Amino acid sequence: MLRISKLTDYGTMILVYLAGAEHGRLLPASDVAEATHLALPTVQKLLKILTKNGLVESARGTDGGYRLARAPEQITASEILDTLEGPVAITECSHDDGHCDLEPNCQVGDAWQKISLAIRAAMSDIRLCDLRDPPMEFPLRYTILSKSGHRPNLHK
Amino acid sequence: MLRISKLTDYGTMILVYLAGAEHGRLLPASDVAEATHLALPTVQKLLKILTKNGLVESARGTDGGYRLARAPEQITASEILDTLEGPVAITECSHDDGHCDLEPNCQVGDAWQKISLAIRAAMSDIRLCDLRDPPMEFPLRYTILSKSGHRPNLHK
DNA sequence: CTCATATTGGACTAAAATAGTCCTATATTC
DNA sequence: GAATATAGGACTATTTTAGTCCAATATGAG
Repeated sequence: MLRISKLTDYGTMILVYLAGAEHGRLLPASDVAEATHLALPTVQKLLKILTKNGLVESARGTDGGYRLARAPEQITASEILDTLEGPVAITECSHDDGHCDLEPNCQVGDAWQKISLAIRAAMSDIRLCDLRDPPMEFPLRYTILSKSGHRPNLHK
Repeated sequence: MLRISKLTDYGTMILVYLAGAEHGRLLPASDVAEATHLALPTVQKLLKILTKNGLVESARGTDGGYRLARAPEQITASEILDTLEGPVAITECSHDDGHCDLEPNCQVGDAWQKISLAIRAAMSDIRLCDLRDPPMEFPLRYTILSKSGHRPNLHK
């Protein structure tokens, strides 16, 4: 429970890195890969996801690249997790057609929903800027890990 | 994020069922499987895990079986999840030897730890007895699902 | 003491989710 | 039009999870 996937680790690394970049500056994926020591294809994939979900902005062409769509103070852990792991949703009905035979009696899910809301509230209080203090030095080493303790997907 | 595995679903079903059984009565795995409509081998596996982690007690031999080790009021969601999905631990160092090259500068994990604690606190407030209201009717249908919306592993 | 019942422990296979890579198309600047 | 970068998506490999099964141990009854 509550293990976060490697991709979420990496994605957070990337966001933290972007948060530390010069304001408004567009950074190409290759720069991000180099700075974070993640493999380029993985960084590209993640930046696409982050862009599509509105956490970062992109520009194509020469001098294109990526930057945060908002200030680090305005990006919450909850958003990051929603983007990288899908929305928090632990309660769902078990039938293909989406409704439960015993729906009227079916309140078991309520408690889980409460849990889910509490978790979400806690995560909404953590902002991206909270994740990058102290100010980073590079080469960045990252410490948030998935369950088994991964070795980061090192660049080269 | 925060999806719970099928086994956690099933395990919770089993606990809820045991919570509803006559106090002190030992129920064999086969009874539990029948009542929950889960496949017997899966129920056996889960009961072993639950026993090893102290949530249920067991007795062997004729008239043996399983029962809750404590009253449903004294079992928390947090314990259930720890047992079935492993401890909540989203922060860990990325090196094989367990320590971080930049350890002195490495405070990124602190924020995640805060998140983790908040989540844990929220889950400690939910008790097993909260998960079984209203009183169940059988055949039990279960509604807490993993991410993709599973179909329960039905017994025959 | 032997048979039937049940749990224990662990090995094993199958299925699903995740991670990671790569290719083609599109946009931008010079 | 050439060079640079992102966009979108297909695809493979790896890892994790789910599920099953078997041999060993313990208990109680006859």
